[in-house]
Order: sequence, then C-alpha cells, then structure tokens
Amino acid sequence: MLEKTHDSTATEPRIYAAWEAAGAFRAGAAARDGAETFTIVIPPPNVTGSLHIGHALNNTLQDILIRFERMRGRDVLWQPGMDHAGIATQMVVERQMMERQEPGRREIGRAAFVDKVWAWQAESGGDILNQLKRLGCSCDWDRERFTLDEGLSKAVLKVFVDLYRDDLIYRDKRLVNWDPKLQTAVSDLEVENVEIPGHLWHFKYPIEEQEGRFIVVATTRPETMLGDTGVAVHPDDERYRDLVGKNAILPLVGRRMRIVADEHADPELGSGAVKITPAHDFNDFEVGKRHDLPMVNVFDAEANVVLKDNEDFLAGVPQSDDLAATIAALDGLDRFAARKRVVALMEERGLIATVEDKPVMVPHDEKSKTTVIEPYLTDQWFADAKTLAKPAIASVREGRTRFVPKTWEKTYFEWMENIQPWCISRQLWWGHQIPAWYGPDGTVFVAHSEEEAQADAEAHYGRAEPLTRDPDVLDTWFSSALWPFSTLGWPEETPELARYYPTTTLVTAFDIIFFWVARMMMMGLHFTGKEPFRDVYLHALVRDETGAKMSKSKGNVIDPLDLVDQYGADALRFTLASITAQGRDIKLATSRVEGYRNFATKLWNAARFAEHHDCRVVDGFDPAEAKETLNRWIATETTRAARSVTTAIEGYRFNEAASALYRFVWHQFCDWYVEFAKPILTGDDEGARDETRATVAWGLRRIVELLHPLMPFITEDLAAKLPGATAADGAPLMLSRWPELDFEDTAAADEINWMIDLIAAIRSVRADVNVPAGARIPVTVSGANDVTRARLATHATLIKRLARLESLDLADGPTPRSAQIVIGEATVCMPLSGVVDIEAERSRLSNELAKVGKEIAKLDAKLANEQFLAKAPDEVIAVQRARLEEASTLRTKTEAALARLGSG
RNA sequence: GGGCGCGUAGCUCAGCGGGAGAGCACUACGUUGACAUCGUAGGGGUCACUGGUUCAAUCCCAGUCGCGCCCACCA
Repeated sequence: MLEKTHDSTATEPRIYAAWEAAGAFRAGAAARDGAETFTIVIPPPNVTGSLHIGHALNNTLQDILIRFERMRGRDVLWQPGMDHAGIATQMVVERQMMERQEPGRREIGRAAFVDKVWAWQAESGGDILNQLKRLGCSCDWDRERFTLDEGLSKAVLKVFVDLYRDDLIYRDKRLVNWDPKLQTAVSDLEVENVEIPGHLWHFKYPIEEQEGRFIVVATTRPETMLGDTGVAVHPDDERYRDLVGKNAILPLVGRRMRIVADEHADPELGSGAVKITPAHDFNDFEVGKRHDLPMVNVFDAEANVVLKDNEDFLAGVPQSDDLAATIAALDGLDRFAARKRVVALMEERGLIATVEDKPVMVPHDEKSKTTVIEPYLTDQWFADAKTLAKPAIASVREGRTRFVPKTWEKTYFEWMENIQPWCISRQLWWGHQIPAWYGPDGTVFVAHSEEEAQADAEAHYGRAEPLTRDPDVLDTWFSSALWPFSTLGWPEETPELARYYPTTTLVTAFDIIFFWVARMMMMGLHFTGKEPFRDVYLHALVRDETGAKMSKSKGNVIDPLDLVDQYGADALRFTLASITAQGRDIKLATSRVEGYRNFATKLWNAARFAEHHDCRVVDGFDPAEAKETLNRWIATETTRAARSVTTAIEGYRFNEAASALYRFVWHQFCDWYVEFAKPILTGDDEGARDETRATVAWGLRRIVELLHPLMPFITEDLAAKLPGATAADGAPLMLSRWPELDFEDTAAADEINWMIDLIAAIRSVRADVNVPAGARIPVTVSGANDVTRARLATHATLIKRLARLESLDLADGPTPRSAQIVIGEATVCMPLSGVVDIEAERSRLSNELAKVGKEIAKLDAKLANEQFLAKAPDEVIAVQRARLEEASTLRTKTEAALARLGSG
C-alpha cells in the first residue's frame, strides 16, 4: 500500500542506506559485459567545507550523468574525495586555537601543529561528504581519497622530483603576491582587486648637480619610495631627453638613482616620469631587470618598514642627517603608518607637487578579504607553466578535450597563452612539504626522501653533510592538478588506472578553469601522455533570486540542506537540473523548488491511482501488442519522451531533460492518459481493462526509470512499491536498465491528440460562453468526414466524460442558435437554450473571426510574394499553404456560425 | 584597455531563421473518489533600441543603450 503522501524526510535516508548496503555505488555495478567505461572524478571539496548551493548543483549534475550511464550499462566510476585546502584549513585550526586561548602554532611548533590539524580533521572535517549523501550522490565511497593521503602524497612527490629533474620546476627570487598577515605567498589567481578611494601624490625628486631642477613622479603608495632605485621616462619623450643617463636623488634617503629610458613610462600619464621600485611593484620589477637597477626591499614579512640594518637599503647611500632622521622616523612602522609619515616628511620639505583624490585598485586576499596583498621579493619555487601549457593548449585546440559550452575554450586559450610562471610554494605548514634539502652552502638536493637527498649530498660534497629541509609546502592546487590519475593509484600501474583513465567528463563551475581545469590538463598530459578527460562540462554559478552573490554577510545564502529538509532532495535536484541552461549566473527561486516538490507529489499520486485500480507490472508485457488506441498512443508518447530525455542528457542539456520529463509525466500521462484510462479501468470490457492496467503499470515503470537520474529517491521508492513482477526481484531501480524504446504508432498518436484538441476546444468555449462548470450539455457534430465519424464513434464515452457532455450526436447540419466550434472540417454545436450566453458567444466568434482574418492576410501576402515562392524551401511553402487553407476553412465556418446566431 | 555573458509575459527564465513559450504569480470557476502539494479555463509580450543581410529576423551581422562577470592596467 502506498502511503497517502510521500514523506521525503523519512524515505530518503532509508533508500540511501539500502543502496549502500546493496553495493550499488561500486565501480562497475550494473555494467554490461564488455561495457565502455564512464568516469567522473569529483571536484574534491575542501575538508573544511560545508555544502553550499554551488556544490549541490555541481554534484547533482554529476550524479545525473552517473546514474544515467550506469543504467545504460556502462562501467561507471564516480571517484570521490576531498582536498586538504592548505590555507583554509590552517586558518580554521589556528582560529580555533585562538578561540580556545591555546598557544599559537609558532609556539607549539610544526609537528605538533600538523598533528592538531589531523586531529581537527578527524573530528570536524569532511562533513560535506555526508551532505553529498543526503543529495543522493552515488559516488563509489569505498574509493574515497584525500589529497594528503599516503598514495596521493607519493604521486605529488614523484611529480615534483620529476619536474625538477626536467627543469620544469625551479627556485627563483621573484616578486610574488604576499599576504603579510599569513606570511605566505599567494596565487595571482587568489588576489582580488578592490577599488577604494585613495590619493595620487606627485613627488618632486631633485636632479643631481642641477640645482633647483626636479623630476616629478607620482605614486599611490608613497611608502614604497624608500625602495626606489631609478626613474624611467619614455625614450621618445622630448621633455626628458637630456635627463636620460643622469641621476635623480631620492629625497629622505639620498640615494642616487639613474634616470633610464623605458617604454614602460607613458608620456600621456602624469608627468610622464615614473619612479621605479623594483622590489615592490610588478612592472618596476621588470623595468629594474631591464636596466639592471638594484632591488631594494624595505619591508619585512609582516610589511613593516625595515631600514636600520637593511644592507640593500643602505648600500651606496651616503650617511647624512637626513638619512638618520628618516630611519628614526620610519623604521619599524607598518606600511600604512609609514605611508602617512612619508607624506608628512615630503610635505615638510616642500617636495609634494600636488595631491589628487583618486580611486585606486587595491589587491586583497580573496579568502580573508581584509588583508592587503603586498608585492614582495622572496625566494619561491616555480613551475614552468609556459612549457607545460603547450600540449594542454593543443589538446583543446585539436578537439581531444572538448569544453561544453564551447565558448569557454576561448577563456582557456586566453589564459593559457599568456600564462605566467606558477608559484607553487607556500609558507604554510599544512600541505605537502617540498622535497628539497639544502646543504651548508645552500646547494639544493631535490629527492624522494631524506635518505636519497643525503646520498646525493654525499656524492656532491664527497662527505656527509647536515641537510635542512625546505620548510615550505606546495600550493593546494598542485596536488589537485593530479587528481584524475592520482586517485586511481598513479604512479602505480593499477588496474583502475588502466581501466578508468582517462576519465570521461569533468563537471565543474567555470570560475575554476584556471585554478584547476588548466592545471589538470597540463599535469595529466605531461605525466600520462593522455588528456585527463574527454569533455569538460562547465556550469554557471548560483546566485540568489535577485542575482546577487550569495554571501553570509548579506544573509541571502540559500542552504541546500534546508531545501532538502523542506522539499526533499528530489525536488532540489530537479530544480537544479532545470535551471542549468541559464547564462553565467543561475538565480535560484525557492518557488521553483516548491513547484518540483509538487511534481513529485503528482507522480506519487499517479502511482496511488494505479495501485487503486490494480495496475500491476506484467512481466513481458509489450505495449506494441496493445489493441486499444489509447494504450498505443501513450506507448508512443513514452517512446518520444524517452528519446528526448536520452538525447538531452547525452548532450548535457539537463534543463531539456527536466522539462521533457515534466511535460510528459504531468501533462500527458497524468492529465490525459490517466483521465482517459479511468472509464476503462472501471468499465466492464475485461480485455480492454486488463490491457490498460498493464499499460498504466508499464508506463509508470518507464517513468520511474526515466526520472531516476534526476529524482532518485522517490523513483526508487515507487519502483519497489509498484505492484507487479518486477518489484519482486529485489534489484534496486538504480541498477536497472534505461528504457530503450522504439515503438511508435503515428496513427494512434494522431487520433488521440485530435481528441485532446477537441476536448480542450469544447472546454474552452464552455468557459467563454459561461456554461456553468457542472452543467452537462448536449452537443452535435456536423460536417464530419469518415475519419472523424469513426473517431467520434470510438471515443464518444471519453469525450462526453471529459468535456462534460450529456450527449454527442452526429447531425446533418449545424443546430440553429448554438455555440459552434470549428474543428477541421467539422463543426461542433452546443445548444444555446438556457445554458449558453448568446452575447458571449457572439463576441467570442467575432474575436475569432478578427484573429483568423489577420492570419489570412499575413499568409496571403506571403504566398503572393514571388520571391518567397522562388526562394523558400518547398516544405516551408507547403506549410504556409496548409495553414492558409486551414485558416480559410475556419473563417468560412466561423462566419457561417456567426450568421446562424442572427443579429442581437 | 581586452574578453565574455545577459536584456523575451508582473517575477525567474527557455527558445534562437519560417505560426511568441514554460514555471511561479494573477483572474474566474470548481464538476469528475490518484492528487487542493489539485483540476478547468483565462488575462498578460512593437522578444532593449537603431541599422543591415535575407523571400522571411526575437533568432544572423554591425552599432547604440542598460546590467553583470573575467583578465590586464591605472606610476
């Protein structure tokens, strides 16, 4: 017995547990012999993460593909796992330690801290995987991996050492984006530029040996002047031609700085002269290298000014009172305090030409949002992304990996073709520690282990020397880049790697193309020689109803788990699938989730209907052998729906799959088929009744199969509860076969679809002319041809029932004083006496006439156009002609009907 | 500055060369023992604007306006 209502809260966990117990998630479950593989690696969520709506979308789409292909008999693997998320996790644990007023990480030391993080993870990490289960995700959980687990660490180690030995990883002193709070390098990609109000100060720098002459430079960051080592002007700039090669004197400091000619200086901007601070500005770094200017770093790791014992700063600067005063005033100040002081000092000396208010773009850490990132000169490890990118570009260019939608390929190329060296080291403790050891003289030994490094050192030095390991860890994305093959066991040549790699499809949001997709392409190709995936399906980002980014501070976050609680995972999943076609932002309205919850209810009730009427699944029943037109029709429509759903999912058009299912289940199966079936199921034609029972059950079974990838829970539940043979074998629906249907009876389809049009037309006119809903009215049909007469004869009972008719009789001609509906060649008449509002009918017919008149005028004009006749395809012309003919008939008959009504 | 996306019914969005669609919201009416989480019917749109291509443009092209995103730059 089906319960009165579907209780998703109680049902979903029960069903999920049953799937797990049945081993239904395991790789290869339900695979046909010799089946092709279908592999997806999950975008590993952060251990610190909790399920947000973006995860819900991302994983729902993956699960739809996985369930679909599993049912199609492919050898399916959905590889799950998590990312150790270096910075995020370290921050979470540090914050917790602070809240508990425990000693900080530097106090307890690296080993103890890393232990603490592992402990935190064991206790609080990884909730998100359980949340994915609530969504219904059918990952092979037995294969769960973690970017920091033993196997993956081994992969990371090998990749680092191999790339180093191939000169694709190197150590270099370069400017990087530095987070002075976390004291680590951060990725270019993690820097978010925020526009805030600021100032542009124009400073006057004196020219050496030219009393009273200045060169004016401008800056938004005055404190960096302490590190100035040159001034640049454009080579073609007449104003400064004589100064090129001369020196300027850095105020406050006294450093002599060369004035160089460099294209970087834009004569149009400001004075046309630029101060050059190679150690604190990315452009200046390049200019400095071109002209061999000294690099003077004036900050420590926390971005406090360091002048006093700063050899670079003091090098070549003559001792002076001025310098001493500057050091006294600025040394040790943080960068923002130093900014104010520098401005004040310059002002005192009358060296500020002008100050303008100006909005400036300030780089912020994308994660903490608050910390201002500082370009900072440090030693870091870099990967030669330019070299690695080349084959990755070619793979997409030549179609071996395909982006869906294709438009994202452009973004990918754009970035890959201008790729910068990838800074892969981070000054953190949580992550893969870099396998590099330094000898006493600083020689680097990169090796798979300390023992190996020792041996290399001994070979190098001729004796054993103490080594110290590089304290840095790798960028989290370094290990993520290996995910498609490291999770399958690489570098071991495991059977899984051989079978499931390369993977089939990657499903991810477009904002992660640079971080992840591009890097997986690079690493996958370099280490396996194969593209890590055939397709990359990129979906949009989810926004709230008004299109705003969801954020905790705005309070507009929609928690997917709340939606699951309220409407069920099925409803949420169906909603997410149905909105995937939207552009780059998806706006989620909860009213839609509610609508699809109602859809689930609708399906549930259809099943209850079937149960009430004893519609049992009959083994071996084939609707192709059905006798009833009605049953042949619904079987045909089922075939058509199955085809639409199949091609839609194959083409990643999830919304089309959803709408095809919605339309079919609600507006064909429930609205019409069930209504048509009612009289048969309660009638006394036993043959028809049995056939219809079987067809109803057959149809429902196909529906739960087709709907399963989108709504796995309710369909699984119903599959078990639908009475009949199939339910008895105990196999879960999720491991059953996807419907491959080919039965189509066009004549049956046309016949029933004609009847639907007829009933809809009668209902519509009834309402228009104000026939009370409950009134049963007599109706006559005149002018019917043989086909129509036959159809009327066959379906009279149904038509009468669904159109609320008292009688349906053939007549020689239209009944006078009646409402008249033109259906093709026939006219349907409803008597006016008593039931029909004659004025309403008159205006209805007049409106109809006006409408059809317009239509005819349009078609006439079109068909009179010789160009159209000459150039349009015959097919199109034929359609227009048929349409004109139809419209003309309608006009004639409507005119006649209006005439028959007489004048008011 | 470069690139991308979006402007279609009150709202959220499909469609994308040959008759303007869905869901929600709205209006009216509820009769049918699967379903009021429902049923039936209905109103509502110069498909942002301007040009062009075409026999034909919501759809293709160019431009304009508006909204949003990404990248770069801003000394």
